[in-house]
Amino acid sequence: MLDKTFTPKDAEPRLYAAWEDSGHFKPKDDPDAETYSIVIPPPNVTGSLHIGHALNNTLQDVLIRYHRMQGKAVLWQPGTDHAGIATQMVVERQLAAEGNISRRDMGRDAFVERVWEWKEKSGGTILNQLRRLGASCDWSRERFTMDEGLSKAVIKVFVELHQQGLIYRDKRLVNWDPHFQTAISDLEVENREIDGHYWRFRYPLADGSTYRFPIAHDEDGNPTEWEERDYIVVATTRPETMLGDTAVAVHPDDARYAGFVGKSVRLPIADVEIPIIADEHADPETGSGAVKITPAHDFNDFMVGERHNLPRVNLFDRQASLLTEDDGMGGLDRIPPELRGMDRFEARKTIVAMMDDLGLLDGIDDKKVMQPFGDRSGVVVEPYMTDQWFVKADVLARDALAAVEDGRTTFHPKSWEKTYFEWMRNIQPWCISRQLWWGHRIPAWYGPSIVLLENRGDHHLIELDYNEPIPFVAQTFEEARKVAFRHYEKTDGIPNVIKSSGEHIYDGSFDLVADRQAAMSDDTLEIALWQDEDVLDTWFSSALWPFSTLGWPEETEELKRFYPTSVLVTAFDIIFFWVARMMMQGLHFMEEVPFPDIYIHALVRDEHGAKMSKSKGNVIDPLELIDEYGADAVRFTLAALAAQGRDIRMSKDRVEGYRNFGTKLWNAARFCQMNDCRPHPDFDPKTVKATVNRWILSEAEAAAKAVSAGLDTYRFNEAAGAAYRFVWNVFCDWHLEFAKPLLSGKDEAAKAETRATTAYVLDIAMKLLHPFMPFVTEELWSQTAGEGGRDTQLIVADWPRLDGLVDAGAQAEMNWLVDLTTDIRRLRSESNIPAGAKLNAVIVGASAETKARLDRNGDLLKRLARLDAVTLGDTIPDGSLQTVIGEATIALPLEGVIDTGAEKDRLAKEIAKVEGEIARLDKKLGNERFVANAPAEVVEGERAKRADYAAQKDKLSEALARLG
RNA sequence: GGGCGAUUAGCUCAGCGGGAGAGCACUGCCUUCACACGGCAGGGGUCGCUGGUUCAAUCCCAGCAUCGCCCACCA
Repeated sequence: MLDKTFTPKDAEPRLYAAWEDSGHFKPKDDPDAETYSIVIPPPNVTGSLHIGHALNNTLQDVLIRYHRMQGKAVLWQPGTDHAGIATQMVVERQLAAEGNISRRDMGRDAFVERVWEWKEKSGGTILNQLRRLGASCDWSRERFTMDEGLSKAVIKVFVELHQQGLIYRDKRLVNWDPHFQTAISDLEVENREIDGHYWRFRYPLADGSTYRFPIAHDEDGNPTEWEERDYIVVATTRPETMLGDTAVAVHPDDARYAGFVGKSVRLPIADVEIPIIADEHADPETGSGAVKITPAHDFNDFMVGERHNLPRVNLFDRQASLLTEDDGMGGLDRIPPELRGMDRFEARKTIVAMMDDLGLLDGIDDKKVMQPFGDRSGVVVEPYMTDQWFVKADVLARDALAAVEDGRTTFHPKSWEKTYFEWMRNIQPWCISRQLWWGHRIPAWYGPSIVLLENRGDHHLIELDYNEPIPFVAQTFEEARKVAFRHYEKTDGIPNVIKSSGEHIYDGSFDLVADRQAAMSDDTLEIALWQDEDVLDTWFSSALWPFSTLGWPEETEELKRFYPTSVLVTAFDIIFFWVARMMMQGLHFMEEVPFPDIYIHALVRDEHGAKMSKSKGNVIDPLELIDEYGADAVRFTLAALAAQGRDIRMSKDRVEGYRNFGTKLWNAARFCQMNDCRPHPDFDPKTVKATVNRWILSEAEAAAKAVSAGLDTYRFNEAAGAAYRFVWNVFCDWHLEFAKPLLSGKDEAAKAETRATTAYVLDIAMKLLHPFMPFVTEELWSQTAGEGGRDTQLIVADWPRLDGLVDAGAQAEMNWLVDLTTDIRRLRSESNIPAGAKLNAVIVGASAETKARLDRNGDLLKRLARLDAVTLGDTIPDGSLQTVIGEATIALPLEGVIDTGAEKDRLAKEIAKVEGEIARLDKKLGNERFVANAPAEVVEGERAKRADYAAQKDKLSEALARLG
């Protein structure tokens, strides 16, 4: 005998272990089976399960379990992401907390080793938490983005893209995170509006000349007042960069400055002359119309600088403090000695004060400004000149764009395609190098460039220039060495060279060594080859996930079977980071989209609709919910709320409600058990005779089809809702009640049929719910087994594919009985008849069909509506409660018991309601254009409704009249 | 500045051209032999506002208002 309730805490670990032991998480071996695969969006190895993961993985598990039950070979590929910055951060913090030496003191190798240790020890947390949720991943295939195999894929992809000219190295402005001292991509920058200022500076004209500048205008914009100026006013939100200005730009059409283009201003403090140039970037409407140009510290200015060939003067070191050493870009000379080494924000204050002292501060305006922050570090990001590796994302985007345009891949809901298109069409070069230690080290080795100093005919005087190194990209050092050899051999003068600083002549022999300190020995010219210090953006490896996890570049069996995957399930916040990049890499390297469907689900938000985050402290912990209500309840809640295109606001009440639903199912099974409803191996649903049984089979078929349809179209909420309504509102509320008299009756044949049917339908209910509530259903499955036990665990049981069980006659009859029962109960309740009181019912004006139905279901009606007797009559007894079902009037004689006044009120209210409906329909049917234009069946339907209401009204009026 | 979405019962949300729905909360009755994590019955909404299309609009279109999100180089 089942307990009264299910105990998730005890059952979940046991059931999960049983599934895993049975091997059902692995794709089945049948080579003929249709395949179905999903790669998990790999959580950060540092992560712990938050509610967003819970939603994401619940939906995936629902799909996986659904398709597994359909007999497919199903692979849910799990794994984690190495999460460069995040992980490095965690370990560094740990080092600091333990009072250990810092990353830099440890050195690269020791630090990386330390991170691996951490990963082995603590990296599996989130995957274990997924197990608690019930995720049926194939854990034997667990992957990590820095696994040997995946790393091989990453390196191969980098090298091939480089060979194809799609990866290149460039010195340009990048988003620089001064905290982590690394470049980050555009996507990792979070723009936030803050209260800032515009500082207006006066840059004196270099030649000391003056001009009249309009300072007031009339309504038409014509100047009315002027002042004499010997300076140009520029504004900035970042005064600390002014020392790097290399021009002042004005608009070519700006009359106010027309005479100044080509002249110069003297840049204060730095004390250098910089030109006034004409460029459309300057907006005459904004500020003074003149704008300072700082090519090394501003993205716009960088472009202006390119157009006008302006020098790029960098001011900052890697921590965004003013330079203390010469970087070869001329910035140091512009920085007064007392400012060198000063932090950027300190420098800002100091420079403003200095300008003020010089009488060159024109004013300060308060203004809201958008400021870029590093999404991980939270510090202000600086545009910074560095050498970095970039992907030509625009080229790769073409195919990825086309694949969605032509429908090879479809977003669900489709509206996200617009977002995808928008970004893909405006895609920028992707900066993929990171100045970190934890990640895939870039497979590029540098050698010095050769500077030919002198051609001496049979030999040359050269110099090795280590400041302008040449990158050699290859999968291994040995490969890079070969490439480098070819390069240097081709370079004029490598054979027969003279070392620049010496007089030794080398006779064509040189060697390449992996040592940056390499130089020359007496008989061999040694050229150093050293590997790039940087690692790749974490998303570079994530982009390969759908094929790298399946073994690529090896042509594995899994790759053949499971690529392309069936669907990607993810939240919209990583469409750009991840989805778009998987599309690009998948198409480029596999020449096939990584997935035909992309299901974008909502973000789980807090009660105010804000994104949940640790820093806001508004996080709902799914593990706590699981502890309290069980995994099934949490899963069902998430699925039921996963309507397309909306945010989900989690509430505990909801979880509790669905926990109760699990209990309801549990007790229905308990009832079946108590009544010997056991699955019968020979049961054929097509042969059942009792109306009740034919009816519940009809309903079961409809429910199974609704659940399947919902899951086939990623409408998880509809699928969950259909299952919920079927189990609670149909099977429990009505079928079990209908079945009770049969189960306790004397007709053994009917009893046996009802037992078998009820058990059969309970099995269907468990199957339909299994993808959503795997634990409680699996537990019940094992505990409700018939004589022969179960052939399989529920996890691999056949998904219900019911057909041909719909019986319209049975449905009509049982719906009639439901209506009749409900109506009588309502009469009782509204007239305050004690629940225990048994009444008689007299049916007046019954048709032959109604009589037959009463004949068949009279006992059932008596039980459900708590009646003593149901009889047919010609007249309505005095003092009856009355209601109308179809053509018949139901009377509950209560002479002397009922409150006539109250009953009159009740009837009058009901009549008014019916009259309202009739009036509405009359208006509609009286409209000629409705009758003429609406489809015939709609018009017919409305007419029929009106007739029903009219008949009902007549009977109710009659009843009222009889009360006097 | 551009784009997307939301506005439906007290709360959280479904529905989306032809009679307004769910969960929770609320009211009344019921410890009826599966279930009080329950049963039965009920109350509660002019579906943000204004126009338009249509025989018919909560649903389609336009505008407005409010809220939210994403993207963007305005100094």
